[in-house]
Amino acid sequence: MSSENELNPNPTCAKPWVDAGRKRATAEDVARIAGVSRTAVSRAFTEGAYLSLEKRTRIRNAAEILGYRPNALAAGFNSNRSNLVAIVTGNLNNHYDSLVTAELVARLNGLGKLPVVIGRTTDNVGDSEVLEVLDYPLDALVIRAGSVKAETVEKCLRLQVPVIVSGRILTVGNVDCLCCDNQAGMEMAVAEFARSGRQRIGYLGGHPELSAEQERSAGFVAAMKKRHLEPVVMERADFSFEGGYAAAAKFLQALDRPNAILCGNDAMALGVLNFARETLGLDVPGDLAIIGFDDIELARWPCFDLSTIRNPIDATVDGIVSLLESRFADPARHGKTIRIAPEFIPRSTH
Amino acid sequence: MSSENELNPNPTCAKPWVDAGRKRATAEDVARIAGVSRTAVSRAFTEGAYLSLEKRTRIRNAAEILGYRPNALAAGFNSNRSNLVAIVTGNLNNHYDSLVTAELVARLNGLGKLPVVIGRTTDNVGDSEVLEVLDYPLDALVIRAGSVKAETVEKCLRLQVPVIVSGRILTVGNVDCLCCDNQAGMEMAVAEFARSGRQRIGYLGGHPELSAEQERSAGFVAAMKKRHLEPVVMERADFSFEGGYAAAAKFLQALDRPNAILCGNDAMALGVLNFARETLGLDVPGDLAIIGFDDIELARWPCFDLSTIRNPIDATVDGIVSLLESRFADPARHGKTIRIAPEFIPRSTH
DNA sequence: TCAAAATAAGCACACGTGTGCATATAGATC
DNA sequence: GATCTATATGCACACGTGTGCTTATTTTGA
Repeated sequence: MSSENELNPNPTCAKPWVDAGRKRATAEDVARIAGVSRTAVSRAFTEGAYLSLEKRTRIRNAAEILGYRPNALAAGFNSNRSNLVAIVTGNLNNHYDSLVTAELVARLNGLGKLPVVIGRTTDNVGDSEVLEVLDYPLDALVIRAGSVKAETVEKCLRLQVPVIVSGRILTVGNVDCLCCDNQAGMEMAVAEFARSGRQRIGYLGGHPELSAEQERSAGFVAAMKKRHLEPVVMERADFSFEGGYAAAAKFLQALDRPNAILCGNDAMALGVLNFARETLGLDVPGDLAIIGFDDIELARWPCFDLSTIRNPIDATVDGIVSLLESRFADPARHGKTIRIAPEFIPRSTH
Repeated sequence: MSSENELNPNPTCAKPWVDAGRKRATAEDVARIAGVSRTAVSRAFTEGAYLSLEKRTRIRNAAEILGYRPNALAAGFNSNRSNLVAIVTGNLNNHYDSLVTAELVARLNGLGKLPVVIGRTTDNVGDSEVLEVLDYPLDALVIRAGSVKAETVEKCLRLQVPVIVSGRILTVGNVDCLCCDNQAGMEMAVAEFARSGRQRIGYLGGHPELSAEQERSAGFVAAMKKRHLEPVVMERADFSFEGGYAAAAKFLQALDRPNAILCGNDAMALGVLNFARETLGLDVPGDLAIIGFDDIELARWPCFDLSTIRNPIDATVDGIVSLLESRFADPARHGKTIRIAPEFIPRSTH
């Protein structure tokens, strides 16, 4: 780069037809070709600006020749809007988290925002990665990873970046929150087990540091207590199919096997279902009733047909988008909290 | 340590993020507080710049108080690097495409790039959405959607945006390409069917406009011809589980049922498997052998244990990243093409 | 003690765009 | 003809940063 400057000390006088391929064309280039001022070029791409038709077409032709498009980043530089919206995802190896992210990405695309995804396929995103993206002037930050610390969220707010936390309720600053009513969901599931007379009910949860898990396990315990029932199993896995499979290998081969198991998400429920049917040859739901959480696409597959608590993706993404839009409209408004209502989806495993 | 008001954040006291002046702190603000020039602030955050230790610590303290971080977008404005890398994904409802995108996102995060995802969960991304993101000065554009036109790719190149096409070979400009050797993969699968003496072999493909599908169906036809075999079934679906399930409902209930079916991807193969076993009660692989393509995670689940052709995600993402890095190092180099070698994964459905 | 070298710090520019303000031209109204 | 309005165009600034160039200060070397 320095050698380039030495060879060509006056870049503005460089032959544009020789090295025009080196850099993106600017409004200045178009102005030179079209024989107008740079301002006119800017106006040619601004709806409703005063510009004679003749000039406008001349400029647009020149722009077409040079392959010019206004640099949106430079434009947003003034208006203090980058259109960048960062999404800190949960584990992208998880079907549910992955699909929520995908839907949100699609919606943001439609809104003319650039969704910048921060995520992992192995574990959850660390706080340092969140801080790194804050070097950029984000229009907003959507946090779905349940592991991000409240302290990190405060740093975002200090940088004047609106934060929306999804999947957990956070009481920091003007943060918008959105979360499934996990407790209500677990209550529904336990009620179903109780209705069909299941007595030996167990629970298989996920990572205890994730707030969704904390709410769900607490909801399960509360629902059991309400009915004077004692959990037969309180196990933990990692929210994955393999984790559920491995956990089932333990608690389904114990002496006092549960006859109903409530899982913290569908992936683990499918792991349990698979081990119970294929490996142990159990009858589901005869010997063992299973209820999951989320209602991922796989739960609907005929080979599984898993009863579950739906954590509706469309309502979640709708909520996030509406929070975003109202935040853009009024950056100083108080933080809102939206609770998403879960729904029991009866299928054939309970 | 010297800042007495920030080290004691009392929640009931004045919250700095509320009244901190509506805008992100700039180097100018820090300079004013620290009593130095703006240049000094810039140097305080530049490794190896001449700056006395005393000033450096003073500036960093002031920055800490104001919650200042250098605006990476403004900085990149000069160096002509935005660190934005757009990823045009395939259908994000597809497990394979979704996971490739996720892995790529994770890798780009590690490289300090901002992955901007353009994608849908219903169909494939349209060309207009690709053109929209070109308003931004991208460091690179990774195209995985098989539906993007070559003409659109040319427009990217005119804007000096390096393009990497994954999943298809494109012979336009200095474009880097990366694609699984689909033909070799199909040859492996047909060879397996032939080895075990299957005679009535069928094929279930996906959207015919996707180039991956074109290569795979052509590969299948070529492999059959080579062995003087005539396909019993040539069907199409939409690369989804439901599509495979519905297609199986047709060709598995015909009079001359195939005894081996090769599918364009794993999702459809699982749909076929499910219909064959659950609905028709067929023995797989006794009555019907099934081989898929991709080797998604589900294929490994014990309840499926699907034989398939692995389209390795790690090698694919490694390849994309290496193409990206060498392109950053030498923007003018000729386009490269990388072929990813598939691998037959024998499991229990063939 | 003096020159040369090393360090420290600031001014001013470049990056690409939109837009407020001022100015110029043409047409219309009185 | 004079005044007013609508249209048309350009100048200059702001946005936030890194850095080349210049100048001031300190340290080193003989």
